Amino acid sequence: MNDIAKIRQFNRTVTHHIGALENEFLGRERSLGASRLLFEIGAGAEVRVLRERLGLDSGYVSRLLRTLEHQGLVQLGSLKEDARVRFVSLTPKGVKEVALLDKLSDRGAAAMLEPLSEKQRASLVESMATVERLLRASSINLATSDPGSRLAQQCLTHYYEELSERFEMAFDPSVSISAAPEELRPPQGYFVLALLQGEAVGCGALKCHTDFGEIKRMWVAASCRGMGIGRRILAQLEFLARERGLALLRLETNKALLEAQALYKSFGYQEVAPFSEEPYAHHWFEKEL
Amino acid sequence: MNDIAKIRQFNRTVTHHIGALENEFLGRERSLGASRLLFEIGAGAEVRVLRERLGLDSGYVSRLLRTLEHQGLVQLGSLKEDARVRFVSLTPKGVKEVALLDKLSDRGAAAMLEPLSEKQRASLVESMATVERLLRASSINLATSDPGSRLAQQCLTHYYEELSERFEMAFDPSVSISAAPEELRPPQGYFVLALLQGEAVGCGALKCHTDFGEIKRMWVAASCRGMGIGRRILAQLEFLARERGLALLRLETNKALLEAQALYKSFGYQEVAPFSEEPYAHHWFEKEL
DNA sequence: TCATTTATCTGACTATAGTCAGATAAATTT
DNA sequence: AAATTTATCTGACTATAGTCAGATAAATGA
Repeated sequence: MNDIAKIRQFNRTVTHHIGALENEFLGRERSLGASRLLFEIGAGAEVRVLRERLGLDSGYVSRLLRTLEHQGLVQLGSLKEDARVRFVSLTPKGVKEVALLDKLSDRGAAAMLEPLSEKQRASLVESMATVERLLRASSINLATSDPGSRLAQQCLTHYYEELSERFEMAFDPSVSISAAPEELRPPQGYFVLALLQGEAVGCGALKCHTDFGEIKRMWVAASCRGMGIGRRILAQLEFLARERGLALLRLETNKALLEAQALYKSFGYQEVAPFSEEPYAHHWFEKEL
Repeated sequence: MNDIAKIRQFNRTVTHHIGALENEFLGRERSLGASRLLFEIGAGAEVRVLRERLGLDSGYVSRLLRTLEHQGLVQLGSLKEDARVRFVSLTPKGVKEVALLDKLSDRGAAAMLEPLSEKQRASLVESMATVERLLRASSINLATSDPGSRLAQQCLTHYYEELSERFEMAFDPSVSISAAPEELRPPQGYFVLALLQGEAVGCGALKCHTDFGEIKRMWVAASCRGMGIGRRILAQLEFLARERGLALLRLETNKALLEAQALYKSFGYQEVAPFSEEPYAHHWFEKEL
């Protein structure tokens, strides 16, 4: 059996088993769709985020939420900052209901393990984790995005937060060499987002100068590291740079960002003498295209 | 994250991804249910088998099949041996359609691999195979069955066929020490079946004598070996023997059946001098309960 | 200010995926 | 031969899971 056939076999078996479990343990009173939505609300969420995450029609979500509201499980309100955006949160009754669903769902998962031996269980859980990570990785796609878009801004916020955490001092983008939205928008530059089911989980930017390009804002969400996303983003930025006819790429990085340095080295970047006054940089790299 | 949480995370991710793929690549013209049914027919099948395999309502299958018939994809007939049983097979047009679905499904599976690196692909396929095997194993359940039932007879037929293949000579149950249905039915004995989604994938029997029990007809389908099914069947037979108050279990086996011997030894059976005239046996085992 | 965009809601549909209670006919048991 | 069982079919439902075309109101941009 070749790989493709194995994957298809996997798909058949797994959907069958999980579907059976879900029907048995959830989907009792409420429809499966409503249960999933209830789960996804968690500590409260914007409706537009839920919609995107579950990939559902706006009208459909609206109706599902109203049903849940009538059952007294959720309450709907609007954001103060933007009254168009609806925000759902669980009522105390809803919290109790989610806890119950959680327990049932736990029982369903436990039923998968129950007939197996200790060794089989460990092997199952480990392989599941691998499959899950890789499926997530395979569903991530890259998109060139406007650096001012909501998703891009979210990414950059996370990026700055993380730099502040990992650097010895707080990170202040205004002190750092600039990479403002207008510099990362064609034709001055490019901003690449990595999207996982509508959520931004990584980014990277290329700032084009006349005779070289600068790689900026490389970031991957902690939950998605080790999936090769950084590699994909960097490859895409290099592709864009080549397309622009740039012959040289430069970047600078902080000593705390070891994974980033490993990535650059594996892509053939050579460490060079400092070529900028970037206050947060300890290492400077170059690569000829 | 504990094992249960990991399993739930897996379930969420995987159903989401596979569902998306199926919708994209199949379910185009035809409903997903009809596509699955079409797939399952393969080289032709009894309707009752399809129904059980897919876990569908009789009326529902009937209607789905009629739709496929109207589309000229399948033809329905009855078995000669039993005119109640309907038999579906694909028309030439149906064969072509299945081939097309196959291709689309292949493309869907390939789309999962496509964004991954070589290493990731190998790891994904391997882990998928493990998960699949173990999920199948975990959904197998044991049932005490009548040795004359259709499923039991199917098992025994496979068992005899396999013995004939693996022994140096053909296996003829009438020459072997008897284990006829009436001897394996309570109170004289027990017949245990391992069921995987309504299909029998293993069996084992206990023949009770006044002062000892005999383990007979231990068999596991080739497709399901290494899942611990033999262990589970043997454990169940030992449980039944203990419940009957039997203090000793005996069994004999052929030298070609190495896995079986390993199983018995791992359960604490000791090889003893021949205690029977079984012509197909080379090894005799005993265990005190 | 006016046009456009965004987020949501509503009403009117449709398709899918069933369920359930008989009816029917062949096979099997008594 | 009559009663029961088995495999299927049919008609009449129901629930789920959407889709799609506007309508509405807030926010944003020109």
